[in-house]
Amino acid sequence: MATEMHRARRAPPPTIKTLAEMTGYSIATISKALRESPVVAPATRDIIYKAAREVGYQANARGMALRTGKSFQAAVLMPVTAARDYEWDGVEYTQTLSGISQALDGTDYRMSVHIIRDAADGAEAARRIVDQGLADGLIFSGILAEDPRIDLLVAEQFPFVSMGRCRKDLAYAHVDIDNEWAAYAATARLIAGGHRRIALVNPQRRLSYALDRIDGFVRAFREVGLDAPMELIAEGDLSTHFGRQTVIDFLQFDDAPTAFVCINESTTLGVLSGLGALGRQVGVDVDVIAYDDINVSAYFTPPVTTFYQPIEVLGRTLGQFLLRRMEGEDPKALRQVFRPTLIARQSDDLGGRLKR
Amino acid sequence: MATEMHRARRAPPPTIKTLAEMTGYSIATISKALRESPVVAPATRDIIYKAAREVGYQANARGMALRTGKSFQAAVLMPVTAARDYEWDGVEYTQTLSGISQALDGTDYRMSVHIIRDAADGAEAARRIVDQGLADGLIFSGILAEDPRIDLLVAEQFPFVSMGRCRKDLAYAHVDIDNEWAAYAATARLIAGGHRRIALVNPQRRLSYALDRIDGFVRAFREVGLDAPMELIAEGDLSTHFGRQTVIDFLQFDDAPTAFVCINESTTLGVLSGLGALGRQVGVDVDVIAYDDINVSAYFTPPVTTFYQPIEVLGRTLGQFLLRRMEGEDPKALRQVFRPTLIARQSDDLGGRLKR
DNA sequence: TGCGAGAATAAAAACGTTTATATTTTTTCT
DNA sequence: AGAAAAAATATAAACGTTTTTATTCTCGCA
Repeated sequence: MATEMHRARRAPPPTIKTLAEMTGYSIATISKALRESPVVAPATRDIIYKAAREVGYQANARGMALRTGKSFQAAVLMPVTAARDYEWDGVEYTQTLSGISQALDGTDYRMSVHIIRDAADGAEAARRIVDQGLADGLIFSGILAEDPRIDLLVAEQFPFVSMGRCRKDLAYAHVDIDNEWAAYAATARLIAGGHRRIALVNPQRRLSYALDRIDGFVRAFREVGLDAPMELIAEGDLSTHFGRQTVIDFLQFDDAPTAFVCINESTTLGVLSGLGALGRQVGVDVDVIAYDDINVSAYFTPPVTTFYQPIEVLGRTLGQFLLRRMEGEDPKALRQVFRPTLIARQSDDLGGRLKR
Repeated sequence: MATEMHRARRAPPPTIKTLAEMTGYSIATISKALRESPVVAPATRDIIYKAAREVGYQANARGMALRTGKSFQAAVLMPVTAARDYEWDGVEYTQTLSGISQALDGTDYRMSVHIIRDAADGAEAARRIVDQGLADGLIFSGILAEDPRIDLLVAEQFPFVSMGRCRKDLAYAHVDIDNEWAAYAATARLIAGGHRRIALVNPQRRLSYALDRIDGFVRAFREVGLDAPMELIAEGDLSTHFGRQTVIDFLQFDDAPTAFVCINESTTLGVLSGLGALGRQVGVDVDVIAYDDINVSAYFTPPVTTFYQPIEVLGRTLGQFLLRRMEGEDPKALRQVFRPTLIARQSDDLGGRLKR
């Protein structure tokens, strides 16, 4: 008997049945009252609420889930590129998750995170989530120019919000950054500063926003009647190592670039690291413009000019849109493209030496 | 009728009942066969498995959850300090999550992430997870010297693994880094390099590992017969801003430190930023030793000496331990303390000028 | 041949909800 | 007052499992 003592099972949590016994109403009435159904009389509703509060009733998520077929989960696909061993990577995702979770706060939805290692993995995860009903809605990023996940989810009418847009003309909810504009503005600023040999450190072309950035890059040159130096577009993963290697490679050219436009904070750090290794000074030998979504560029030495868009805000919007989408709102109404703000921390004209 | 066309409901997924109809066995037998119960005849088990494969049967998680009372969720508390606006922070958590999810891969468990903003928030989240049965197991970090979550979960016998140890002597599963040793070794290295005024950039003292680090810091001095400069222990959040501000503050002292030992990569970046702003050069005016769990210090300019322990490995261990703990394994068997490796990227003796 | 034991399978209940349908109570109107 | 309509509540079934208990079948053996 002493052996049974030590695990003193806690009293089973109150169920709808407990409330039925307490109040004398049937479980159906209890359920309807708690769902705020208009068919139950206000007076009884009050009685039931009081009882619920008294015993600290919490609807059992498993029971609800089984009956309604919903999971009350908002799934997020979180990419972790296994690029090199434990590379600094995807660091902005904590902020994204934070934003999403803020939006979900106070609702019945929980956030479940599915780690994906590449695009194929992501497509498979989406498939599984839909087929097995693992979640009621889905958020994902790293959108490809032709993204099978978007095709799938649109076809299945599964609620989702993508961070980024694909190149197909489909009706789906999304949040994005105006990458075309950001690349355009960065490039144009450097051109105005006198630069002509400008490198674009870019992700792989199958990523939709890689194309957006190339578009902006090209437009900036075309607008002043020049051809964009397509050979200075580096393509790779978004790692620090890639940024560093790109600098080391490009600066060996005869006609080496005098400026770098970077995709994100980790490549920027790599670029700065590469420049440091080669003994080149930012603002003197080379100019660098970064894109940053977690406000870290201010701490680089020297601080670099940055296009900044706090990604937590995007995350929050993603979450809000997903909630509305799960309520059945038209995806066409759920689209937002953010234009980052320019934070000029350098003059980006190599101290005027390039200007004529 | 045309209006009904467009949403062509997909066929409902096969259930255990479908298999019963297909094979002629009862649902009870199907269930037992799929659970590999020894009471069902091997021949019928095979038939049932074949049928299951044929229709692509997937057990409905909601049904299982309701019946068994389990949620098949492994919850992770992810801290996001809302320190300053959108600060670079908690970036290592992506790697932690990646590691945990790797361990969970191939099991029935999914990972749900709960964002917490401070310690009180974390305690509340743990409470909710236990009370509402939101998960079958829990992983969390940011352990306080006296952590209410550990007390709670031990008392409730709820399976969990903590990243870090509290200061109470309780039996619980944990994974940790040997912070005492890391701080000791870093400090000792600097002392050996001739430094005497060494600053420790540390988190708040209520965090258990802050105390561990102070212990190590003090031990290094005591070992050579010196008193540790307690006034050079900075206490704050783990943000980049904090690192930068600490440098700016400390270097105004008459008896300013000649070296900094940093908690993590983001404070290190801040320290380097502060030094850059004051025009001090690492390795010449000041030495810096970092702690790094996402391998980013190699890219700082200049690269700094680092204690490195890839946090993804910790994450994987956390996940493995949690699985075993949820199986009922004794928590005393589930403890591991990692000792980071020293990566010496500088001589850390200010070019020998400090040595006598 | 028939009995009992053991093996294999089936039936039924349960987990906690929601919801369609049925029943009771109250209100309204003539 | 009584019938019809409306409002309020109750009953019962269902969601997909697992598990306890019951039933049937097979086989060895007297």
